[in-house]
Amino acid sequence: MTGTRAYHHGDLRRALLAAAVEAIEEVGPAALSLRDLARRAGVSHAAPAHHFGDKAGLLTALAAQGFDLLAQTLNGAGGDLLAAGVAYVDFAVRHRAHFEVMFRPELYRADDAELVAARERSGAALRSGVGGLRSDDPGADPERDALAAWSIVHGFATLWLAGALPPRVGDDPREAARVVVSRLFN
Amino acid sequence: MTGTRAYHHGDLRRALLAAAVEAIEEVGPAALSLRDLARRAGVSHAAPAHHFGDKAGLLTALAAQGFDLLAQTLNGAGGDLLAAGVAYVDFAVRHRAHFEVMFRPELYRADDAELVAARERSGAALRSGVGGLRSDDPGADPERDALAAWSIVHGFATLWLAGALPPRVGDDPREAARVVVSRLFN
DNA sequence: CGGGAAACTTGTCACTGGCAAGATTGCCGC
DNA sequence: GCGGCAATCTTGCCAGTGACAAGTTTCCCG
Repeated sequence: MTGTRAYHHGDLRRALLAAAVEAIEEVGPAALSLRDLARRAGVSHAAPAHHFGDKAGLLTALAAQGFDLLAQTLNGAGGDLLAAGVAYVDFAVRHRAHFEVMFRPELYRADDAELVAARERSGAALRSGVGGLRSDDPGADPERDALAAWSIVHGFATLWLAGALPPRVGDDPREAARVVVSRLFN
Repeated sequence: MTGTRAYHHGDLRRALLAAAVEAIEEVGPAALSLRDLARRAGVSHAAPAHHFGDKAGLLTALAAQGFDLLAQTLNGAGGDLLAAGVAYVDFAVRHRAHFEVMFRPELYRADDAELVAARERSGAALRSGVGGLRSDDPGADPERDALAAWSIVHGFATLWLAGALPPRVGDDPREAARVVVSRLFN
């Protein structure tokens, strides 16, 4: 699906998504303008509508791409839960634009088929990462552990991106995330 | 400060902030329209500018109000860290509009004096809540514990608001938060 | 009661998203 | 090779928005 080959512009769909990433990193998803994306890509103001229908369509595609990237990232992090957690935070920082759109479902069509599939892939990757948790404890609750792990990495990533963390946390998100997440497995 | 007494409209500044809360809960902060707020309050489209200057000014006031509310909420939760964590999540759910704006600094003026003061108040409340953590452990790291606690409650709240959590978590955010947060103090 | 300031209105402009209609280009079958 | 067709993109338009300027109403204080 979505395989759009070269045509007039070259690869406008891809170019628009790339421009969207750039623009969102500069001004945030709220201030995103389709016309600005068109200008960045050197096409007319109505060109984006042809590929994505409307703004929500473009952000839907961006979110789907993001969930896909996240799934790949988590799968590539190995079975170690700590490594997966650090990879999650690292993904949020390195793909800030994608991450910010992904978890703001009011911006896109959350029931889009392609997006649902990609989200399911990243959900599976997340669960498989948590599945590697030691479960020999008598009072272990895998469901609770999974939610706790997801919450702590997601919260840390969100606070980092919002610039809400105190300066003394440092400027290396991977190292800072490793310290905080490891608290979960003292 | 900010004490605007009754005048023509009655209390337009307050009415506009209340309308903003309502509108954000309906359509999210990105789709917020000053003109829509003016219509809701029954005033002309330029009236909001007089009280807040521009859109960022209004959201700055809303964020400051939110940090103030959060500080009160946390201070009212008692010294128990678990109770404070549950209160944090409960605040996010009950004051969704405030919460969503507070942690999106690109929407407002993060260096506004009143806002900085309110944020500092909520930061102090947060730290005092974490201060109640047992520190008799030899390897205890209060800074790390504070970050971990903040991250897990913030992440859980954010995921809850985004509708990203699986249905089996239930529909009671307080109870669900209690289960997840307690994982930090096994 | 007079005058000045605060609160609000009216009018305007540039910009945006979305739609409709048209122009251009690539491509496929014959 | 070429006729036609569909995909791609452009031009033109409209309503809605944020911001600003200028004017009007209302309040308040001496």
